[in-house]
Amino acid sequence: MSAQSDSNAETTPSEDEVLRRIEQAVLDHRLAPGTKLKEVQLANLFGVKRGLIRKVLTRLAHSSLVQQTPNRGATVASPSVKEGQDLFATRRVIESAVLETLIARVEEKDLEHLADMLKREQQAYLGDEPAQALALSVDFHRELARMAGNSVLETYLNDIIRRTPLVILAHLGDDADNRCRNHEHEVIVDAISRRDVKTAVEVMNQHLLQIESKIRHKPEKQNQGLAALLRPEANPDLT
Amino acid sequence: MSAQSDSNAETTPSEDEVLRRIEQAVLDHRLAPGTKLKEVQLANLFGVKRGLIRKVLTRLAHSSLVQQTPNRGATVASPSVKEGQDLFATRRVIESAVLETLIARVEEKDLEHLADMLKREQQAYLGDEPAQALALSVDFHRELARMAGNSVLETYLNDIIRRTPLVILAHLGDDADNRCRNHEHEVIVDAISRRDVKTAVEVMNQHLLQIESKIRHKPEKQNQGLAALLRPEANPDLT
DNA sequence: TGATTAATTATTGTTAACAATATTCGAGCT
DNA sequence: AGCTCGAATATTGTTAACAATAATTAATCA
Repeated sequence: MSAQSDSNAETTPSEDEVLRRIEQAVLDHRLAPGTKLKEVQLANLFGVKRGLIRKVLTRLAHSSLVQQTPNRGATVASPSVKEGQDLFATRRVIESAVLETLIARVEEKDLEHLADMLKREQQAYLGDEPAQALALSVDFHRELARMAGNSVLETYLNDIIRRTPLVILAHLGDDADNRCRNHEHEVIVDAISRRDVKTAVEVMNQHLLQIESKIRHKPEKQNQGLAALLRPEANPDLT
Repeated sequence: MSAQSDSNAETTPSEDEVLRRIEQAVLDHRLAPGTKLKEVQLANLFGVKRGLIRKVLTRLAHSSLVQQTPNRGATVASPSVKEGQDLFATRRVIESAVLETLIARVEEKDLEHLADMLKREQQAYLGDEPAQALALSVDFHRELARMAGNSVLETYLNDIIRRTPLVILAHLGDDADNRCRNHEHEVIVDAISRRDVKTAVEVMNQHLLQIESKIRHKPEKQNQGLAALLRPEANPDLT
């Protein structure tokens, strides 16, 4: 009955590994908001010591994916509608600033890189690989921030991006279409290549508002026990 | 020789207390950038267990005030000039967004509250209480964010404000005039009361650029041992 | 039954001892 | 001296046992 019983070795996962797996489980909403995350249970599940779980939970709490209450442990966070709105409002601010910064310094090879990303993203859509398409679509936003070259802006945007799926899921029963419209990304890149800040920002804000519009009512949908953590992830790559 | 030898009780400080005192020491640059922060030494200094110090250092690392390297401990952070510039650029973005948000929803009692804050700030300046004036001047910015009502923006601004003094100190040998010009705060409040976003943002950006202009060269100024932590703080309030 | 409280169990929080890793110091050498 | 290597020391990292707290159950009474 131990967690150690697979065909191949199955080395004990690192702290980052555990973090990633719990985070992914939350974002795939295999763990619903409000689910209690008990330390010993998680430790057994992953075959690691409780101390490590403890550190991971603290880190997750810091990125607002879990909520920690003194002496009462951790639960998957249930962001309020207000928090979701604040998050999106801030995202518009940050992404606008990213575009403005980027356009002021963008070079030819950056544009080529963006074009390349767009192409791969589109291929994933057309090739009917939604998981891959979603990942690439998120990467697009991250990449803009990276290219803009402001590390603080980049950190904040990454924080927001990390929190976004939970905010959407928490107010949407199911994960209806979290991904971006590829077309809008194209229009944004076009505006960037023309150094047209105004259009780029406008389209980006439209784009984000369109995503935000999915946040509506409350869920009251509860957990299903956290053995779901052991289920293979969306794309079961055990590389 | 123990740390427990004062006249009155001197209860063992809480985690937050220790955090606050180390942070304050960094910001008062009683601990210079680069200073090694050894766990046992700190634990003895504060009369707490090493585990608590460990948690505190991790928290400080998260707000970029200390740098942690695996197996090699923690040092007071030495932010680069680039990081300082990114921080200020982001701050302009955030504060502008705060003003825009705030002006869209500001009410009469908010304006009264701001007027009141301005008055107290001015009194501190005139009364020749620079420490108090600085604190109030920082509070002004925090308060604008709080009143704007976007918790994400508020969190980010607080993060930036927390990091700002170190960035300035690290590139300025000494802490020359970190505080804001009270006059500019007045102009900003005036613009807010007229719902004049454009002016408010312009003045704020000028205001921030003026502070940023103080960042210049590198320091290479090293620590003096961390017993400085035990020195009473700027304002020795032992309430 | 339903409410209240005590006893039991489960869970989180802390710590002291140990392990692993880095740093320092010095001997021996060229 | 300056260098290399290895032992000794110092420092950080982990863990198992314990303590403190919360949640659950059982017992009692109205």
